[in-house]
Amino acid sequence: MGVKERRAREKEQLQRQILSAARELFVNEGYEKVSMRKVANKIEYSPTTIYLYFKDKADLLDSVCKETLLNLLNTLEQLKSDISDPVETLKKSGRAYIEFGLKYPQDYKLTFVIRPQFQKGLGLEEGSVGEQVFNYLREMVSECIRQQIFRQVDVETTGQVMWSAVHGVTLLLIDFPDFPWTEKDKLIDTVIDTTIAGLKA
Amino acid sequence: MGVKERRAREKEQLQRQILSAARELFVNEGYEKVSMRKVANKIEYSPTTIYLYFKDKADLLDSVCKETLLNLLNTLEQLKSDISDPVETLKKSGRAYIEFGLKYPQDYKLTFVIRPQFQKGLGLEEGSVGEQVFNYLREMVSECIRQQIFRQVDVETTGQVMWSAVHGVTLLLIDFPDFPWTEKDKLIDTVIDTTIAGLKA
DNA sequence: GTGATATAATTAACAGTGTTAAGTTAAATA
DNA sequence: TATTTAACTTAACACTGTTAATTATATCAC
Repeated sequence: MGVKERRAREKEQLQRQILSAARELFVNEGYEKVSMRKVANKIEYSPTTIYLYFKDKADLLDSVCKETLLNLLNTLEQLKSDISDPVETLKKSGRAYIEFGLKYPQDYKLTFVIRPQFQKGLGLEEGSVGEQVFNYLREMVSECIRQQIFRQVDVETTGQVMWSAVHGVTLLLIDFPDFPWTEKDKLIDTVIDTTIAGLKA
Repeated sequence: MGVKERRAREKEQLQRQILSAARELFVNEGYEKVSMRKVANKIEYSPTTIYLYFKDKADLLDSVCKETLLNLLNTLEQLKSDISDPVETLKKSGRAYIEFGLKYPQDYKLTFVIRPQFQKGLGLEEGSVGEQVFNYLREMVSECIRQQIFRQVDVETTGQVMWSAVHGVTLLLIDFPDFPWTEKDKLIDTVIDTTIAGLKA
């Protein structure tokens, strides 16, 4: 009775194929400029086949974003090794977050700016990958507060301030590449250092 | 020979009419969901008439954004009265900036996130309104540094850090309205205060 | 192996999109 | 009044996301 399983496997494979084709196109040409027909062409299926695997275009975007968040989470998780120096870990995490955004600018915008416009459900609900990313940040910040390095402001607010800073600089660098920014790495470091300095006791 | 002038006036009036129809639709339904036909319907002209006044849809967006930047600039300009306490003025300006974004969220996103996707020319070029907005920020920051309240980091970097923080929190609040944010005003104040604290000597 | 059944994939179509070229109307000039 | 010029519209093209109806294909029971 392995037939059903093989079929399921094949379905899953095609679903993944669609997803990676969509991601590639979204990232290279932008969500709006990619049509279902383009995605279909890339995988050599008819356009309507996609609808057997995804509800609609927004659902396709949704899945792509979920993957992106997983990648971001993995990137971050690899940094929280030593808890002895939580500030240094937080700095590293901030840098990693921003650099992730700059490395995959379209993915980042898709996830944190475009998607919210189409999918009101935000992707930060309980149990979601998005929530796990913010949980990671919470942990970092929490440790800084516990060790009394940061002011005793509540963890939530502190985390949100940190997020604002990194989110802001990431998007500005992505969206206005021609603006006369300070040298990129210096700007990133200054944003992180300034915010952390402001949070310190 | 007042005929030519009257005609020019009429043209200008229709242009403004188109613009305000477009703004209203963009703001209420989102740039992507607004069609040229919808704009045309609203002003009771045929769709192609718009093309006599604007190069294309992106150009229409461009003009809407330029207006938004002008509004933002006006809002800010009204605050720089007293230079005696530059930090307080900077705080006020930051709050005003964020609140402008939250009051007209679609306008803000249109200008600072959507537009860059379509118009590579960024709208922050020399002489543009966008540049004037950043110049305003530069002035504020510059005064803080001159009075040795801020660390002697260069004005550019300091301004960009400030911008990152306010831009970040503005967009997060707009895009993820369902996230369990700290009470809005508290978050805004904390973002501004933290950043400024981090910039201080 | 043959016929029935379920499932996967396709074709055709609908109502809508941005935009262009050609045609029409109306007003100002001579 | 006839002609020129500007403003505006109609018709069309090549697309878009998506649905319903249809065809092909592979699995099952006999």
